[in-house]
Amino acid sequence: MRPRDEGKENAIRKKAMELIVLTGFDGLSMHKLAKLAGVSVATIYIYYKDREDLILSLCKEETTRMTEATLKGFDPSGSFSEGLQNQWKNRAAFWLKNPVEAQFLERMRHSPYQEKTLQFLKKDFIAAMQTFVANAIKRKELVNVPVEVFWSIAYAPLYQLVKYHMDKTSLPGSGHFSLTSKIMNQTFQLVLKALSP
Amino acid sequence: MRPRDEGKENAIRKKAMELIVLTGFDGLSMHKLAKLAGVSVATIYIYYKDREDLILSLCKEETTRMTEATLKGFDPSGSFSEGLQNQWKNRAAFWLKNPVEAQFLERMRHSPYQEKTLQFLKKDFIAAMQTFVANAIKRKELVNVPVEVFWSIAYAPLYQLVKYHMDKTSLPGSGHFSLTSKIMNQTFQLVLKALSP
DNA sequence: TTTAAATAAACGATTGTTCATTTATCTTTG
DNA sequence: CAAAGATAAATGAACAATCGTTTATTTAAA
Repeated sequence: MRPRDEGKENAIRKKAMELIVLTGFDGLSMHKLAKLAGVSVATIYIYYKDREDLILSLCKEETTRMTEATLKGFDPSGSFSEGLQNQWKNRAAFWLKNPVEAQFLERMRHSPYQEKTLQFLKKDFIAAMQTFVANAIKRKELVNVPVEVFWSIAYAPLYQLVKYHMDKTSLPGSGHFSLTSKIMNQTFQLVLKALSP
Repeated sequence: MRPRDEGKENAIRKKAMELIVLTGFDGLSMHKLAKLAGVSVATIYIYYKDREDLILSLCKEETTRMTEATLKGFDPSGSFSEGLQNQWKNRAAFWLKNPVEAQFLERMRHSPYQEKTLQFLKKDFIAAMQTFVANAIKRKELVNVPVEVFWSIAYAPLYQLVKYHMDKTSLPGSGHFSLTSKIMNQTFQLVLKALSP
């Protein structure tokens, strides 16, 4: 039997994410994708049931890659400040190394698929994060607030900074914003101040 | 001459935003929109040059409404904590009163149109915000950081909280999150702590 | 009567998906 | 070791449906 050409599947996935990032879900048509990936339209349907299956499959794999990168060197039972800084560095590094994949995930988070994106988070990732927060509160290294309040302060500023970095113009009036490690550390210290009891 | 039926234009705008929020830009087709708004397809082209013109026109008007609501009772030369709290309350109130319009703007901010959304910010709004920040730094009520760092800490957490509020499930494991004024104040105090010198 | 709003119908292009056919590799046979 | 057969990958062509947009015509108010 003829084996699958992994190069074709990779091309499909790569070009699909590029299309979504560049032109939105609007711009992802199966014919355009096939042409860009250098395959026949029908080939895509060997690998994926339909258009939605393709999109969700991309989301699942990239979410896994993202969360695995996030947990690199992360110790949920370690100190809060070290753990949070580790998270920031890992997430920022993943973004800057994989801009297309990361932007694709952001598009998913702000699309009608948003609900379905959460289900791809692995249980061990969720467990690690819950342990991390619970430990930090118990040790009084972190203010005791609802988990949504914690997440919104702990990570939203980082995501916004990265978004500014990726955009051509971050804010009206200012030019291009470049996210240096100095600026990231500066922001991190402020966030740490907010979250410390 | 026959006058324009404002009811038709309003229906078109309202249903267009609903379609985009509910089904994404993918789901906004001119035929579907016409049927939903109860008009002929060609009628839409009396009011808008093409599909993109419609979308950008919606963005322009809603951005204006949003920023005007944001500036209600806001004094750029007033104290930093009062001004920021005023901003938070105004933005949150606008979101909760206009969920469809606000979600539409969020969709725009995370779409390929993202670049174009900034150009709709009125100059007086930008000026007011710049004055506000400059004053606060001069009076040593606000840490002296790049404007992107300020924005990411000052507003991103609020936007994330509101997003949690609108979503059916905010975080894996927890149920529905409801943004109460108590939780908003709690978060605001932490943000204020981060931004105070 | 004049004028622009509003419409139904139609345009070619593109949409997501399927199907009959060909191609390339592995296995079996001689 | 080579030829034939088996099997799924890969394809080009085609499908009806829908896409954004235009045109010729009708409608309603000034």
